[in-house]
Order: sequence, then C-alpha cells, then structure tokens
Amino acid sequence: MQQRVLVVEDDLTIATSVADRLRAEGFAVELAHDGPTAVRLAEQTLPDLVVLDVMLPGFDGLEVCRRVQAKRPVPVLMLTARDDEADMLVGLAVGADDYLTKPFSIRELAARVRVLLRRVSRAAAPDLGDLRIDATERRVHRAGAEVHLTPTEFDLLVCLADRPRAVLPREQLLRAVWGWSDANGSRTVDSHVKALRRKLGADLIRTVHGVGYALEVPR
Amino acid sequence: MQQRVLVVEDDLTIATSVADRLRAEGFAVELAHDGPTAVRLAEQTLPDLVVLDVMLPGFDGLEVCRRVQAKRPVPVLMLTARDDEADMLVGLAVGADDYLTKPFSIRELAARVRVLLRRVSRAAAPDLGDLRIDATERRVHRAGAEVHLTPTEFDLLVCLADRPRAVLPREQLLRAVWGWSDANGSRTVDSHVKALRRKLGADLIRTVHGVGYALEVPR
DNA sequence: GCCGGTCTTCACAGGATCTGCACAACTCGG
DNA sequence: CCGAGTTGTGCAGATCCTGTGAAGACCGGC
Repeated sequence: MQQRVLVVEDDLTIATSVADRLRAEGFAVELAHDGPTAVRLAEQTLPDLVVLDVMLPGFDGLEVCRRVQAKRPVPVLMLTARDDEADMLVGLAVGADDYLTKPFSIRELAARVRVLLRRVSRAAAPDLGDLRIDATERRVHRAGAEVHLTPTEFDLLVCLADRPRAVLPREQLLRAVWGWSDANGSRTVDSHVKALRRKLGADLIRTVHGVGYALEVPR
Repeated sequence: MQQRVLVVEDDLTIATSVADRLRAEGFAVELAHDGPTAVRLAEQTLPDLVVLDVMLPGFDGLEVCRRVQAKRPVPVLMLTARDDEADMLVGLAVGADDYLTKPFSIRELAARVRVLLRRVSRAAAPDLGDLRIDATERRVHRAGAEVHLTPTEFDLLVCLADRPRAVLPREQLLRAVWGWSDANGSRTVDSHVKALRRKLGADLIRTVHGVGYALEVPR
C-alpha cells in the first residue's frame, strides 16, 4: 500500500530533493510551500505523514501543525532551522512526533519517515477480498493467481486500494500516480483503468459517473 | 553456535550484572564502558547484538548506534534513562530495534535479548532456496556448487538477499553497494546483475520494469 | 612497467510501456 | 426519447527501460 507524505517546505531546493528521495522510496509525495496551502492539501489528500518546516510564509509551522492535527491525528516530522531546544519543545507539544534540525541529511530524514510510518501502518491492513497486493514485491494476485501489471497500472491500483470503496477523482489519481495537477482532456487514466479491468476483472473497479473511480471490494 | 552480545554501559554495577546474567543464559558477552571502545569492539568482535546505553562518555549512544550500523547491520537494544519519547524515536531512527527504559529488570532485558536474537538468527539465515551465502567467508553456493563472485557482485547479491523477494530500486542498490546517491543514467547496476545471472542462473534475479531488481526465491 | 582481473561507461537494439486521439457507447436529467 | 456530457475502446507513434557486448579505466601484484 502506497503511503502519502505531505512535505511542507518553502525552500524549493530542499523541498524537491526531499520529495525526490521520498518518491524514490516509494512514497506518494505532495508538496506545499506555505502554511495555507499545507492546511488545504492536508485536508484534500489525507496524508499518512507530514514533514513540516517550522519557518514558513503565511503562518508558521507550529500553526500548521495545530490546524492539521485539529482535523485528524496524523504523525508530524518537524524540521527546525537551528538546534533550538525551545522550538523543538513547542513542536513536540503541538503534536509533532519527531524533529530534525537543519542541515539534515536526506537519508536521515528518509529513515525517520520510514520509522514513523512503519509504526502507523502496522495497524492498517485493509481487506481487499480475493485481491492481494504486495507493495514490497510489487506483485498482485487475484483469486490466487499472479497477475502481471505494468508500473503505472500497479501504482494506480495501489492508489485505489489505499482507500477501498472510496471514490477517487481523476484529478487526485493523476496527482498521486502521475504527479500532474492539470486534468486536461486526456484519456490517460481511463486507459490504465481499462488495462486493470482487463487483467483483474471488470468488476474490480467501479466507475462513478462525473466523479472518478473506486475499488470495488466486498465489505 | 554461541551468539555474541556487546554490552555498552558506563555504570559498572549495571554492566556487570547484565553481563553475568547474559553469560548465564549462554551468550558470549563483551563489555564496553564508553563510545569509542564500543565502536572498536563492535568492529573486532562482530557481535550478533548490541545492548546500548544512550548516555555514555566519549560520544553518546545514538552516535555509537550510527557508527556501528554504518559498518554492518546489527540489531541494537537501546537503554534510555527516562521514558523519553523523543529519545526513543531518534533511537529507532538510527537503527535501534527495541528499547528499554531504566530502571529495568535484568530478567526483562534478558528476555528481550533472547527475542531479538531469535528474530535475527532466523532473519540472518533466511531461506534462499538452493542459494547459500556465507557473509563471513564471502562464499556463495548454488545447488551445492561453489560459485566465485567478484567483490562488487558479492556485495550486490548480499544486498538483494538481505530482503528476499523485495524489489529494490536501482537508487537504493547504488547507495548500498556503491555509496552514491545520484542515479545517473549509468548501466552499472545492470552490468553486475547480468554477471550474477550468468554465474548463478538467470532465474535468480527478477527485474521489475521501471523500478529495480528483486531476489527470486521460493516462498 | 606489465599483466590479469575487475569495474565502469557507452552505444545500440529490442522490448515494454505510455499517451493521446478519434470515435463508439454510455449515462443522466429533462 | 433526446442531447450534452462523460466514459470505454482500439490503436499507433513516441517514449522510456533493460539487456548486451565491447572498450577503456582502474588497481594491485609482480
């Protein structure tokens, strides 16, 4: 199951390198460069973890942390500019689960993200009926038989399986799998949905007219 | 085979009582009372497990943990003075596998050491089908016959064998074996994969298009 | 310096995969 | 039943990725 990480960081260089690294690790990454965007994205994309810079335009990281946590408990990894004990303490107080002081190594950050997420993901093991997805091995079985999927197909399926039965708009799928944000009139998503249906059975993915797609699994 | 435990703890009383107890359990115990000694001993004695106090003279436990792990992955049981969530998290981030807060009972500690070692000894010798890897002797056998591998080939194989069946991205393999971080368009990994396939059989390594490679072993 | 072994890079070929398009089929509210 | 809007489908060109062989760089031993 692919996990979503929201990275909130105004420094473009840091933001992209962090995002790249986390994507390489197999996470779906959303980026926000200021406080308000961060809060909005946190609501829209429901990330499994937030990486949060304390110094931000708009309003600061602590405020973001408070607001995000207010909606829904989510683990937060906080980035502080300096080794500031006070900042760190306040951060932990408002709900950060871990913190890192700049400059930090990308590897270190990735390690902590993994640890935090491992802690969380232990609990969640959704039942997908006769569909089995192994994200580590990148294998998919349906009704006991292994099915070969192309990379994009796999990512798309994982994205859908992430929230079984929930209807995901094309826009969101495009962002999560393709990293775009403009849902231009392309039939790209449809094409891959079609491929998935052909390989895994037409009943697996439900179309919701005017909205998007949802994974159909027995409750 | 007797398993070796390195105990790193500056308090003499605690150190000796832990050592005594573990020796009574049948483990070979090495003692270190400060960071530098710990790192040195870890290199020399190649313990199967490290019991590590966070508070240490020289440099602290986290640093020891990092340095020890940098050389060779080894399970670490961390001892923290207080029930500090942050300390614990950081500990886990740098590679600790379990932690215990003082004051702890010697019996409890011995129990966890047993659990960790059992977990590891199973993990250290995962079932690789007809493939056998001896990391200490740097020898590899397949189907009973010894196969000569070059250093790089061996490291790459070990890296893959570390997590059988898991798909490891090229990026990750490059980092682990070569220490680089830039996945430039080089075919280096491919070349060595090819060599491994030639020597060990084409079926051993699965390539996952667009992602990386995985060791293919029967479940 | 020479030599054998090993590592890295390169260019290319052959696949595998992605994407956008045109058009058919469908859905839904009137 | 109709029409606008939405989705399904087949396909072909473009693109991306991996396998491969060979050439040169590197390295330690002699």
